[in-house]
Amino acid sequence: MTLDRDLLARPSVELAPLLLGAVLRHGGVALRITEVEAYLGDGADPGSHAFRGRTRRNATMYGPPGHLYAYFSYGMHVCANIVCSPEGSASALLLRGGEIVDGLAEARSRRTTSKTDTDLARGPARLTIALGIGLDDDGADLAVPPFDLTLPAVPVPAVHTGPRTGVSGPGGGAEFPWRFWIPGDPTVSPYRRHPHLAPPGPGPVRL
DNA sequence: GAAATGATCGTCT
DNA sequence: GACGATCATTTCA
Repeated sequence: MTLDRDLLARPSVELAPLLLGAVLRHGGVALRITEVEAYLGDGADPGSHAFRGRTRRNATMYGPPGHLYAYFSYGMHVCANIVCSPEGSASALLLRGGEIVDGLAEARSRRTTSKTDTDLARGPARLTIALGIGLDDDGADLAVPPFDLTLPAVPVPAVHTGPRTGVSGPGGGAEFPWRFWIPGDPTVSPYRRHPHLAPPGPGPVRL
């Protein structure tokens, strides 16, 4: 099945529910995507890397859709996005969780800290490790080897949405339900309040 | 089970 | 020079 580039050129928020259930192959492992987060550009999304315009790091987000945007974060993690929207417009989908459907042995060997198979790709950084994706893969075309992306023949029957993680309060983009997942799937990462949010109550007063 | 914390470095201000 | 689209471990209940 060839990759439908017209479909991928749609804005991330429209594409997100259609991408759930898609299978991404790389490094001898096949992953069925169960959870994504949508990010926009052009100053519309304060939580996006592209909020302040084009920089060296986010250049891939402005490129053609169907490519991989990989970035380094927290000094030790790599996160993978699928670039969407037409070239010149920054928009991407962060892969947050998935189910390993092939190459289980490979995935296990890369993720030795996982105790169960559902933990192999539950979380953005875990997912990239399980697939063997690194910063070197930034900008790669997902339709050509060593990558392969297969969209689902029929959309998943149900999709749940909610607020994104890692995005701060009102005006910061948290009010938009731009996190999409397949309800009930064990490989969806647990919702966690972001630690950088202000603690409840008046809090300690420092002199 | 839930919450707090250290690790660690590329990127932007 | 500060921070971040996180993870694994430790600590407390």
